[in-house]
Amino acid sequence: MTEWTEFARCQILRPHHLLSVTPSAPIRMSQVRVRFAPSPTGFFHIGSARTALFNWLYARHTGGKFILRIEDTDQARNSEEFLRLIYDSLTWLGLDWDEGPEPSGSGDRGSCGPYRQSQRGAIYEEYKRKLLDAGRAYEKDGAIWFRLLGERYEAYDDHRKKTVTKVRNEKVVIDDRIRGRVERVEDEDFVIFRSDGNPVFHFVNVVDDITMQVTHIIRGEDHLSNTSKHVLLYAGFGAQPPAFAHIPLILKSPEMGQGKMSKRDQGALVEEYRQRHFLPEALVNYLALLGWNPGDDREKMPIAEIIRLFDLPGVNQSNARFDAKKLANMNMTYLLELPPDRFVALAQDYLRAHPAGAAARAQPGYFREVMLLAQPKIKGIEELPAYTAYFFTEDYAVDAKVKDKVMAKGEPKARLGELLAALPTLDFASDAAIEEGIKQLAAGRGLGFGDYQAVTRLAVTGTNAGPSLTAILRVLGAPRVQARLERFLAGA
RNA sequence: GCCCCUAUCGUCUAGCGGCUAGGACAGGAGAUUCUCAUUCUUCAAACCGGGGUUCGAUUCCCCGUGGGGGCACCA
Repeated sequence: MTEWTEFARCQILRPHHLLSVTPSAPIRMSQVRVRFAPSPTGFFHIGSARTALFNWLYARHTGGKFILRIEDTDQARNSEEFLRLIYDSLTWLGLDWDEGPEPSGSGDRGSCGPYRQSQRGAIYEEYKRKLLDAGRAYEKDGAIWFRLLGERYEAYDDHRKKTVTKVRNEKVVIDDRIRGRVERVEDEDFVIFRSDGNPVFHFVNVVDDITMQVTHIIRGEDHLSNTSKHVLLYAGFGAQPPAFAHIPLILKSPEMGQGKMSKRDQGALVEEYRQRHFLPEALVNYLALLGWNPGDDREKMPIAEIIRLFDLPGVNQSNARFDAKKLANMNMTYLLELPPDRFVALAQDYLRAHPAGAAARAQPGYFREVMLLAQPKIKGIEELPAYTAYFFTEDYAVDAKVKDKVMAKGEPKARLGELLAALPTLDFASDAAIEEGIKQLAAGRGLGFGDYQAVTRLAVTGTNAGPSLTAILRVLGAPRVQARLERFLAGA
């Protein structure tokens, strides 16, 4: 019996954990199992989100399992807050995991747990033992090193400025599903347990992927150089390595500078989009297009379609630059198509989180009407407060520039006076009725609707941009319109 | 310094030996709607360089160059 088949079920491997979890059906060897393995040491990065997304898409495309593993071995930098953020961000994006910790903190889902590395110490000890017993690891300076096979020699390392022991070693061949055949020489023993007793990333990563039966490792290209170490570790354990797929990195946009996107870059954090009330489906759609395409010209696609079309060979090999404008455009197109109920709920949520005076306290029916007037006009939710301010207060600002421009043309004050006088006879029942009324008023003087439009809009909204004037008048209602016109005329 | 990956409009990309090199975002100019936004039309915009292979290279190979990543008792 090889090690590999021994690992066929996590239950066999780790019988003592069977006590705390419900045994699941045996894992079919043919089933795709992918994992996303973030460490809770910082905010949730857009690059991490895309790595999670590609893994999730592949799992959903193949009918496999998406595993969430928390790499929290760095006690110094871990925080429960960041862990929470991982759960919340994935959930917000709609990337549900089949196995992994329960966000509630009440145990795990899946039978290959625990899924937090901080709880897997016993497993790492067990695997360290295997290597030690097999002579593939040794102790030096209090740390445990993985032993490479081959002839040793001394060499000066120019980067580290010291002499190191090298090993003459065969090239490690990585058959990458995205990059093809990649060869790399690993020619130094490396630490797998630090002298403080803690295992290092390479070790826990491989042990976890073996014990969690991961079949495909989809991760950022920054890990490509690590992969030779990982392949060697797999061999050291007598395990067959999974398929690797290294996806391109997300780089800063040209305005942001050079290099890969870092957490300090504007727009790099998923949290930011959540706070700005971007639509998660828009962000997901945009992210999917960064490094992948469906093979034709389509860009806006429902998630089911992305799942259907997504596959590893379709992933690009070169890095992609982040484009905030394209994301914003994607978000707008999703916003325009959002069902009214969802838009109103989103608006409510946003205005509650971003105090906008009376808007949050408005009557639900009135609030809804105003928001639905704004929906087809705005490019992002954050425009909402300014765009709808005058609906919720009589103390709205008047744009001086717009005023200068509008008042300079024709006889705006006369038009306003005429409209004010006609107001009592104007039918506010519908947009069409209001339009008809103003047109009649205009026609009587040989004028058109346009002669009243700009100045009336200025008077009742203080600006020149907004929903159709007739809709504004109708929603505001005759009394408020009258008050605003009177006040404006008095001030002008 | 060494190792690995990579290279089509400003950006995301299509192209898988023969194309007027296509689409999208952003930008310019128009049109439409009562303003604005949307929408529509339209313009400008790219095969990094040099060698090969081939009847023919954006496409295949090599070398440069550019870009990116990695070289820890970080993950």
